[in-house]
Amino acid sequence: MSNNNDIRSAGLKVTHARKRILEVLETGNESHLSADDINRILIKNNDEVGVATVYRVLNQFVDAGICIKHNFDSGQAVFELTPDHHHDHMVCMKTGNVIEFEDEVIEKRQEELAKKNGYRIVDHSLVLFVEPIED
Amino acid sequence: MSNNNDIRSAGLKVTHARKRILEVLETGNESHLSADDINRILIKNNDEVGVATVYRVLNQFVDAGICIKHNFDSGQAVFELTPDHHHDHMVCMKTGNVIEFEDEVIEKRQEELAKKNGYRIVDHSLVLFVEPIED
DNA sequence: CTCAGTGCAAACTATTTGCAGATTT
DNA sequence: AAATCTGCAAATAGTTTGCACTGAG
Repeated sequence: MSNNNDIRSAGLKVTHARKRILEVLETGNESHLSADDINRILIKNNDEVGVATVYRVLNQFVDAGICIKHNFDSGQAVFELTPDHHHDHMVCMKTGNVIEFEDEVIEKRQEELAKKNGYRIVDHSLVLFVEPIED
Repeated sequence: MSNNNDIRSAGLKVTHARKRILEVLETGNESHLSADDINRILIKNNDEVGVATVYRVLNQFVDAGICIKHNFDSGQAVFELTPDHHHDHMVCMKTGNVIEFEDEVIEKRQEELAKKNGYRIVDHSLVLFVEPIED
């Protein structure tokens, strides 16, 4: 029931819709889901709550820090549970596969570059669009 | 008249709309413009061509490699002339200011990470969302 | 019981497309 | 003249919002 605590401690009521959406985020094999993906999964599970609610809840989750939102590229935003440690993404253009990675060197370098310009990093987004080497 | 050649060599006819849009991209003090920004500027210049045309032409320019499109963040995509050498972006959350930067170390690191995973980088996007240090 | 949450449908924003008339080559 | 291009308005995709009803605390 750790889920429910996450929801509760965000000052949100523990409702059916929120529990189910959080479950989908926790359970899926694919950890980067669009609002529509989530809606579709809920329908398949006979737990439909409507797109409006999915969007509303996801945004509340983002505000609460429960999940984060990525605007990788084309069209839809995707959401993932806030990871324990930060990571970046590689998106395969062939398969759509998303690979997570982290790299100390890049992270540190970014901080330095921001500071050099008089800024502090609030957030950042690094996405590599890649293709399998053999093509 | 190098503009016109850019357009022509992309296999596109050199039309009023295309010339004006290319001019705006070349001239503006702000080099990262949304379709709407461009439309607004064209209206101000009494060169309105309509949003549909702006979008269509921008997409053709992107396909032709004349400009590139960024999905920085919220809402609208922004376009800039294809730069001579690649660079990444820092977006100030306070002022909306866009700072360009480049860093060899990060670039090299990205290649290595992709290769390590069996991929080749087709493209990448690195955006730092920053705030001025004093707040 | 009260206030937050839901779900529908309608609204909105960014972008694309069909089509008839205008332009470029 | 032929083929491409334009610009309007209508269509589409993704997301948000108003509102009357429902459900959590």
